[in-house]
Amino acid sequence: MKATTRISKDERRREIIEAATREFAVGGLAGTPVDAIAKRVDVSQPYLFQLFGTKKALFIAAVRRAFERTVGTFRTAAAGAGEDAGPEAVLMAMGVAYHRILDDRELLLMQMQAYAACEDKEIREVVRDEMLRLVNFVQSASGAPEAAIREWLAYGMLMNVVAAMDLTEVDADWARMMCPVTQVELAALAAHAVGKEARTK
Amino acid sequence: MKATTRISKDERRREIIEAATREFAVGGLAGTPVDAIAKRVDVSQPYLFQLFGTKKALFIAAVRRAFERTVGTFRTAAAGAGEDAGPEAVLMAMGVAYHRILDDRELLLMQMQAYAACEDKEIREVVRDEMLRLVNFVQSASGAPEAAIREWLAYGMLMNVVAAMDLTEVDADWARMMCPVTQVELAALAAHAVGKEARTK
DNA sequence: CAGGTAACTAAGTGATTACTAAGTCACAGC
DNA sequence: GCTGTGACTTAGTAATCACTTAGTTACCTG
Repeated sequence: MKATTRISKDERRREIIEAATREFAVGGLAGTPVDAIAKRVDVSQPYLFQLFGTKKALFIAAVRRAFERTVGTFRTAAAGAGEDAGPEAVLMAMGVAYHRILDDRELLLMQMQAYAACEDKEIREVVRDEMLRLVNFVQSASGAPEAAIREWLAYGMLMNVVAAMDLTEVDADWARMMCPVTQVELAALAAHAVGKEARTK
Repeated sequence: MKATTRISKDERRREIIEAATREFAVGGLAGTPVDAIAKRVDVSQPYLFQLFGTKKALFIAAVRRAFERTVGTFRTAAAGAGEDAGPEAVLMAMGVAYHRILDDRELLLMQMQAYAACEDKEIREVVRDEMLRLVNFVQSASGAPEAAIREWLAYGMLMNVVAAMDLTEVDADWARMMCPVTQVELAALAAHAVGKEARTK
């Protein structure tokens, strides 16, 4: 006796993937019971299996979605940087955008869980595939040289770990030191805020 | 009817932690049955519980050991760089040492699993504690400024992800691009190899 | 309003698994 | 050779969980 209204298979699938992301992000593949996801969407658990087949397939769908959303964030950030922005400026804009996701850690944690589950061949191949897409986009959007891209990626991975450890909640020098917000990035953040404020007025 | 010879509690504990690391590194906390670890040491599974109390406690012990071994690697690398080496040289030596662990991915994967399990408060606190130790050591051993340390850490995290995805097995440009071995580091590796060769002759 | 279709569920099932209770067995010291 | 201590095991147990079978119910179409 569920209070849910009936919706199309595809829409329900989307709902479920969203709920799955929330659960998998904190529990990981093995640590999350399918029931928990079903309860979140207020749908019976066998229906999930009807829609996705296996738990792993659902996890993979969530991984793909997380990477897509990440790239989407980068895309809008790159677009916001302007057409004539230099490589560094584009990377910076995307970095700042990524940093802003730290608040809602879901996306970053889901990525960590994806990496952690990579010992499974099928998952590993999906993660590699999505990473390839991500790298390709960042390369073509920024036009930056390999070394710059690599460094940028490295900071991204650092931010994932910072999100996992929830370091923004730690009040200590070493914790603040690890958060990859440079003075320049802070300036960019401020500039963005100012611009937004100006626009809304 | 186990073929094991009896050894002291402490020594058995060490054996178990080592086996646990191997298993947890690929399966994670939730994905690894305690039985698998017990079988590896050829000891009955209840004995693990007698020695560690809970599965999580064993996991935490494995996490601590992994970080200790990592710092140990850095320590010997820093020592090998010489007393009068500059900050950059020390960081470089430690980075190269870390890179060499990529072959036996166990240590790197264990770290990923530790980060992935951070949603558990108890584990999170242990990981933060060990990270603090690591950062402290790197700071005091290298004397490098915060920005340099942060960048160095970022590359370390990138290497963890590279290890998780097993990118050294991928024959593609983007995969090679992501491996944080710069030309300079390669030179250092070569120099090390040459030095070693000279020493053994 | 008949009836088909598509969304969705109730009620299992067997396998796994963290953890326990109650021992047994080897060996050291006397 | 007895006895105590400490390493280690056998044999559970209760709970969880991925996944299935066999439906039922809502809604749309004609």
